[in-house]
Amino acid sequence: MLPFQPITAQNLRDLRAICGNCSMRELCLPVGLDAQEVETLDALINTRRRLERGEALYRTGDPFHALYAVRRGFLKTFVVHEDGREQVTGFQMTGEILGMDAISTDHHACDALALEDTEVCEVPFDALEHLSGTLPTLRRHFHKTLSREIVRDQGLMLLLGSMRAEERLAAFLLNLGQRFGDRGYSRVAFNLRMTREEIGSYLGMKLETVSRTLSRFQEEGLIVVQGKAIELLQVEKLKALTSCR
Amino acid sequence: MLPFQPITAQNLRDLRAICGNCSMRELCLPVGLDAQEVETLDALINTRRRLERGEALYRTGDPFHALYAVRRGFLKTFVVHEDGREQVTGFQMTGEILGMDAISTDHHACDALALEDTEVCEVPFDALEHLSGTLPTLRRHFHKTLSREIVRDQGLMLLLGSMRAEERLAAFLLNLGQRFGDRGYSRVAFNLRMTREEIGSYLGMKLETVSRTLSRFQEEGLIVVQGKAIELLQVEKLKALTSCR
DNA sequence: CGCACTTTTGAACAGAATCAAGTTTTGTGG
DNA sequence: CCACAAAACTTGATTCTGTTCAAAAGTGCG
Repeated sequence: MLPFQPITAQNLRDLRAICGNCSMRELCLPVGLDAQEVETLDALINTRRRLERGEALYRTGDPFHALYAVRRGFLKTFVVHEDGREQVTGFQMTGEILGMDAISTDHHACDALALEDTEVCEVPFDALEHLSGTLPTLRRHFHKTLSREIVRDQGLMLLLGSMRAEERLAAFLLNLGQRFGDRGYSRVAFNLRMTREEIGSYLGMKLETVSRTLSRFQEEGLIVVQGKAIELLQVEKLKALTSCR
Repeated sequence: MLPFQPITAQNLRDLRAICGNCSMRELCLPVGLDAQEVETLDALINTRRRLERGEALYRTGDPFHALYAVRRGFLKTFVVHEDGREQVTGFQMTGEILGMDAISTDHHACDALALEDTEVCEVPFDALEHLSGTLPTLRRHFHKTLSREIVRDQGLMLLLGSMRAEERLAAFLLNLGQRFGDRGYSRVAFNLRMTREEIGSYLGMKLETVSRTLSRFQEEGLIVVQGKAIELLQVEKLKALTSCR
């Protein structure tokens, strides 16, 4: 008889962020898992890490050993150019995964920084990769997760390469709203966790342009801005902005 | 005794583009492969597809069933915005992989078009994914391949988001030269396979700006341009361009 | 409560887009 | 293989979007 570690609903939720809807049965019952693998599985979902606002989860060049699923909080990832210019490559919120860029070289290819107090679930990559050999459902989901990141990046390339400042910002606000909505918060009223400068870096524009464009959206009655607080008043018109022209 | 399909050096090279340096032994000898798996492996590397210049390998929305490794030729991938704007997301040459963005949704997320007569090796994804369960080396390499694509996209985001036209073009020429060099051709003299408009789309600028900037590089003695023929005269100065400012 | 950081807004400027015209290259069919 | 039409490229003039520089106002953290 194999040793058995009960998996709580909470743990399972974390695991699913990375592993997808592997069923309890698939994960817990002895579908070819030996004692060591069950232990591995346990380790896979039991390591947490807390970060204070401003603290780095990892830095460019750090050796890679784990992926991270955000449990709560908010982070940004960014690459730093040799001359110091910083390009934000993404903002991550609850349920999203960080670290996938590090698999290729075994070293992190960007910095990840907590924008507010944050807790992540640390998933040792060797264990995950090994386990994915045994569990086809997990493997499949993991591949989809990697692929989804590629698609996300392509969307950002489209935005950076062929949209104007106004369109980029509209797309950004709608995307944020969508993601807050997916997590059970309001789709149209939320607080930005990042500065105008970080938004600008992400969208390929200067902080002044971000500020001006937000002000213009407000004048036109599309949104209400009050510092970090944002309310989207006319979602349809914002959507039209991202596709018109 | 298992049925045995000899694997030629040529086939192995194709397979390695996707699967990495799995040894002959690992691939061909019965390391847990049953008859069906050997057949699968055979299919994995034996399907070719020829494309004429201008022909599509796949289109956005096509159902996903295979990845493609370029054997010879040159392709571009691009996403089309609702209003018709086109963003080139990459140029692929011999040995490079296409189709990884499709894994996430089982449908292709971009178009892939041959820019010259091209031959690709078609790798059925179900088979590859299944086989990756059995062969840890293959699995590892495949994950690295996916991750490398993410890193590549991030590099492009940096370029699109925080470089000026001149820097982008310099980076582009150096990158192309590097890749030709990796394939045994000259690193400093090559023919562009794509139009100024396609370069512009990739780099987030208009074709006129591409043309003007190339002309300026030539005036400054950095390169020689003659239509599609490019020669890089001062690689170091071009490199300096991409990091200065 | 005060200092540092962030944000807003204005004015001048610069880089790239747009519009336009002419030239070269390429591909096709005779 | 040549002629011709279409596509691709170059270059100039003008316009416009977004940057830069600057200063003041707001916000929040210790």
